Amino acid sequence: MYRDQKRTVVHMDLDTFFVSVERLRDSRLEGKPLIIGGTGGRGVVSSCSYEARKFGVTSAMPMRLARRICPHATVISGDHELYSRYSNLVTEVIRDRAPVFEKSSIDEFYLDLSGMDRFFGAWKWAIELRQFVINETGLPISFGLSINKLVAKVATGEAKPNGQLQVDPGTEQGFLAPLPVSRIPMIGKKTGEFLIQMGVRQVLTLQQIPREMLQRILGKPGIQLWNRARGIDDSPIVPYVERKSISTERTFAEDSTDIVNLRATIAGMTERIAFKLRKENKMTACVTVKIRYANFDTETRQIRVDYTNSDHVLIRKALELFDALYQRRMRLRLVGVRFTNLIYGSHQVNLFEDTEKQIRLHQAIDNIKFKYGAGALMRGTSVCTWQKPEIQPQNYTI
DNA sequence: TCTGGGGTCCTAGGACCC
DNA sequence: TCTGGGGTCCTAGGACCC
Repeated sequence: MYRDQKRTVVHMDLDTFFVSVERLRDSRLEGKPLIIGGTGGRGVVSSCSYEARKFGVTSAMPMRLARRICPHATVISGDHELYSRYSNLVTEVIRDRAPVFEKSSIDEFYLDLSGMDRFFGAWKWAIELRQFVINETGLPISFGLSINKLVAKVATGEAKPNGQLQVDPGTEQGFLAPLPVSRIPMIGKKTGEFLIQMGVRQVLTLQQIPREMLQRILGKPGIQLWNRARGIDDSPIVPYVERKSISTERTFAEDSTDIVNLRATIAGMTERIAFKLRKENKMTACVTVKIRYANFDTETRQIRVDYTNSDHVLIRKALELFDALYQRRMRLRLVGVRFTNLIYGSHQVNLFEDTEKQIRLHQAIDNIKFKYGAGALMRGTSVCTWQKPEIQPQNYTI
């Protein structure tokens, strides 16, 4: 493709995805305020219906607050496996028809239609694809069409719910101008508040700030912002995104200082994601442990390791990191474990540490986990004595 | 209103090497 | 003996996204 040739990009986004799936499962939920998210005392909203939004409910809002301002809403904790299955269904419909596409999240896709005639090709084609998705999955979906990913995504946002919108080439800046700055991807809470403090609410105002000034105030991201305000974006559609990390975290119902149980939790979490690693045929070279104190102070510690996916190495490293991290004798509200620097590969037999018997034992355990799920077998050290029976692993220990 | 869990990307400083 | 400069790797923290 020539550098100066305009591209044609479509962004597609399933409308209130989790909510829509729940409504397929139970049509009585249609037309009613519905909130999906953590139902424990410390949960937050992960998705909510437009009926709930009318009352001020937004995603990432503490569930407690959401319930207060919308007390008649139906609240459910959600089923991520089901959502993944529907997401895959939509992906298949798109894969069957689109030449090049990127799946950028569980409910979002970018399609590169460069080369197709924009009006009587791409636009019509995208409308048909959208109808295919709706017909074959029953899920509402919206799309935006433009010359790049940025403007296409903003256009989708304006097309929602259940709509479609094209931004004619050359009109990007004018399209963005009347919108609030928060519509621009990369302007989150912090940047948004900062801009408002500067008196910048509308993209138009942002467009009027000289490039040099934005750079002086915000550094490198300032230049990004200047470009985005004008609808400039040359990021490519990336066909396949390799996973870069595997992680898990857990916020306790009550803050804890119980070292024995904290360590057992870390060990159990490490074991769970190490299994995931092996299931995907991968190894990690970096382990990170995260803790969050009751006052929300958050600390992490990471360490390089030789590529491995074996439980005993990773658990040992994770516990060492935790011991080094947890110095203030203050209550903890969260612990987390993450693996990064992933590569494909399977366990290299360590002749000095692994006896043949041990290796066979590990393989036997994984076979059981593959068959019956990761919770079927846990090490004795990973089973927390204080877990409630209903969330306890299925009571087999070795 | 006290703030989930899974991710990605960026930055800054220090160590280390040549 | 008061101290270069570039490159690269590693660690910790933070912003952002869905």
